[in-house]
Amino acid sequence: MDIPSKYEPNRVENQWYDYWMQHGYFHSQPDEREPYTIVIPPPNVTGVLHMGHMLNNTLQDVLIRRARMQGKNACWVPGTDHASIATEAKVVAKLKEEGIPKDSISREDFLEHAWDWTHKYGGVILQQLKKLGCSCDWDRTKFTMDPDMEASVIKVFVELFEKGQIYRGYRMVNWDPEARTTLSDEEVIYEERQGFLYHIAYPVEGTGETVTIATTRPETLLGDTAVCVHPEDERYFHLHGKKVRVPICDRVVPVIPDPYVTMEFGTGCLKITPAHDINDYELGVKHGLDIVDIFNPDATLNANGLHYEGQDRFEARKAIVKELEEKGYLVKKEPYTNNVGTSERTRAVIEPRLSDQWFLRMEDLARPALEAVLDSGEVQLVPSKFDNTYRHWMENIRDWNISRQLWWGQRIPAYYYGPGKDDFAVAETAEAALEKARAQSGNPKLELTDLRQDEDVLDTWFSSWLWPISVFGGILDPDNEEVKYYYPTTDLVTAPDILFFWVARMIMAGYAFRGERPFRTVYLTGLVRDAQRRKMSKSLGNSPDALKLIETYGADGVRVGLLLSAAAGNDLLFDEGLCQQGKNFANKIWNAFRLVQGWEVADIDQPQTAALGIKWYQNRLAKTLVEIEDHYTKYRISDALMATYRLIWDDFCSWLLEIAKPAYGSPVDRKTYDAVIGLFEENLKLLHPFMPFLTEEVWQHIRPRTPEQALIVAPWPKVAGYDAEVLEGFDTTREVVSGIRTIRKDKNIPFRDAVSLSVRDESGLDRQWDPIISKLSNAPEITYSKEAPESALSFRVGSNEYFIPLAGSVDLEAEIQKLREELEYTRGFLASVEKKLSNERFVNNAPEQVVALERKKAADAVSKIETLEKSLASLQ
RNA sequence: GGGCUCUUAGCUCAGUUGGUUCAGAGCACCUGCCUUACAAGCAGGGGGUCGUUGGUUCGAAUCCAACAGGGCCCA
Repeated sequence: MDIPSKYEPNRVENQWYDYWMQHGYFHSQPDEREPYTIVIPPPNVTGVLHMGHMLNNTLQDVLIRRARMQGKNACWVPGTDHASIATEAKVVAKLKEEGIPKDSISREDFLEHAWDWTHKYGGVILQQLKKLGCSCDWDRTKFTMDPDMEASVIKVFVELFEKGQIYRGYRMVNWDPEARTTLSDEEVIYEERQGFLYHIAYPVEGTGETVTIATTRPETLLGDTAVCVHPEDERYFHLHGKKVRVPICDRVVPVIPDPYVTMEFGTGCLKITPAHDINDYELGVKHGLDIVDIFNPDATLNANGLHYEGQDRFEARKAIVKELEEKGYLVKKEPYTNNVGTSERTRAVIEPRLSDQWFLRMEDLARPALEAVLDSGEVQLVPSKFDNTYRHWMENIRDWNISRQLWWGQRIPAYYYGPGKDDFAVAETAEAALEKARAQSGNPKLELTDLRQDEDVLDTWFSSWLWPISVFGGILDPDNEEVKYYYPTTDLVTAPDILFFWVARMIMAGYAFRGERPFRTVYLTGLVRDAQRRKMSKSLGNSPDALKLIETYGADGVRVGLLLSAAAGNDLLFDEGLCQQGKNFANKIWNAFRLVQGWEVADIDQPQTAALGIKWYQNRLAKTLVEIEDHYTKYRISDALMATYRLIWDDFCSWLLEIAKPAYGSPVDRKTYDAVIGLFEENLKLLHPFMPFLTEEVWQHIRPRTPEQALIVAPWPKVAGYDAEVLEGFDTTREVVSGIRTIRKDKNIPFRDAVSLSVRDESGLDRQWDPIISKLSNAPEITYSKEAPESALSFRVGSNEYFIPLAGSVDLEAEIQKLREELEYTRGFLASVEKKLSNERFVNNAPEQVVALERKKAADAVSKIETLEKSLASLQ
């Protein structure tokens, strides 16, 4: 046999991937079959594969491969998104390294650099997915900045604007001073930071006294336009209607009463800085306060910062505290932990900032999306525990800030023609905007050169929320054949941390632009964590190199390793040992194949053992298939894998192959050989979605196949009935074999020494299984007798007793002890069952089946007790 | 601070509308085996008061309440 004894994944994986690609199995086009569609959650175009992607995409590949084998028209659309902030940050950093500051080059030049970067690093991640075995339809690969995708985004923006759902507003936004852009609420991460609570005295005008406020941000006092106290706070009654002077800038501001203030917190007196705090801003609007903005876009102080102009906010804080101290305004400073918003992308501390931004009204969009998940169930979240999280977010939804002060992305199609804030027209092209502008302004002499396009781009999620529609051209051409066929898609697999960013918004877009759900089921995976439960991240350096893992364990090994502990929605503690387990499993199957492949086949009679073993395994397979189908239906992919794993390793390899194996040096009969090969093939089919490479390799080794006969398109096994009696008979057989093995082990009897087995049959055993017992336990003779043999070791299966006579080596006392223990346990068990049965309320209230079951338990226990008593009596 | 969720073997997790000999699986662990597919293997074995305390029920890992301790989301 020239097949190596170890499976070598690296040798075959590329070869089979090429084969699959060559024959176009991954490609889908509309036909009369039922479609099964998945759109990939588009990774960042310049990203690299990490563990989360591997898990996520392995799950998608499992689903898509199974669907393909089920004869559905399986279509998995791959692609990437442009990741506005992340990519722009990378390009800015690269330019900086080359000594080119971003503000020294034009928008056009910058975009050229960004495209260069995208072309250089873009799509690496898609190549990595191929290594993992992902069977995406690569002909359909999409990028959110492709011309048609971009056109879809712009079209949607214009439509929503015309419907009045997009508006421009001067609002407090989350400003990332490092990226110099606004962020949506979802992109802000709150972190506990150790800081100080500063107590600062503000002189009250016209009196000699001061009032003390407490703040964590003393530098913002330069922007203060009021001081606020609780209207019912007796301590401050005398201040109502008074004015105070803000230290350093000497601005005179009013004292306003408002119940917003928490009397117990700090001094009960709050400084109000409408330009730099969302709550202060709202108070400012309510009380008609002035707004004094003290920051530049990079969070250095502007001219309102007086002599601190140009200083960074944190340096200015120190300096201002020092000045306050020197001038006697600082009353005290106490340590204080506060929650600070930071940028998800740059980690910079968010600065609340007032600016003009574009917003999308969410209320109308959210309603159908909420109903789809929580009422009609048209979209199902798996696991359903996410329903509540989803509800909470959707019911408290706020308008979506969709503009970003960046260059990399779709530029907002708003064209300004005049100095006023509302002097703009929104249209898909500049030409169209010009017409509108002429009409709006009443000035027919406007020319293209008079128009200035808005400088901002759209949030990346404003592209991704259209993804399930736009990848099929459904925005630009809503009636095209593709979108009609593939939309709504079937399953979406993604991580729960983008449930709001992306999933919820896709559901909204689905109903808004197609009047239909975008997908049927959302499978939310867990987050991949390391053994210490830390989230895997680049900064921690605790994420293993994906490609190196594949090299070490094989793609199949890694896939199995990831899936083994990946119950939906549960975080997965990644452990390389699991990949090793996957690799071992691959090797196990490989060796099972080597065994069968190495058999010499002859036209001889089929032994009874083999016939029976095969009959059992057929039933076993049928039953397991039912379980597997159930697991898939419930998206319990790791359970489906485990059921397959045990079927193949335990039932097929450890039992069936041992039963069917011919004696050493002897050939196998053709009937057995053909049946075992056939069953092996069924196993490979079930395993293919999990371990595509290994299974295809073995499949093609078994016999030559045409491209139509490749495993990747082989028909998925059909669920069939099974004979429970056969399975029960084998279970008993298995227990008997184990019993004999245990005795052999206890008494150090090697397998090559035959033993004889004597059975006291109390239940009317089906003796057809005896040859299998004989073969697997080297007990050539099985005799039946009502009497226990002299000097024998025994064990019991059900109410039957099995003896292995062993002259001389039997420890009588130990045997008696063992029997007594079993007897005691069984009596106790019987007592508990009888107690139940003698309880009238149980008999009357419990379902008939349950009562019948208890009766059977009692009867079985009684007969077992009889057997045990008889044996004890014969020994004593 | 508000909402949600979880706690079962050394680890990671199953356990369906309360009812099989229900206390499970995989891994890890222990013991014995180089048995002619596989030592990346085979065979056998130990291990849990189901977080705690009460309650409902004929019956609770499962339902309810309180408490203790994790986690997630939001502010």
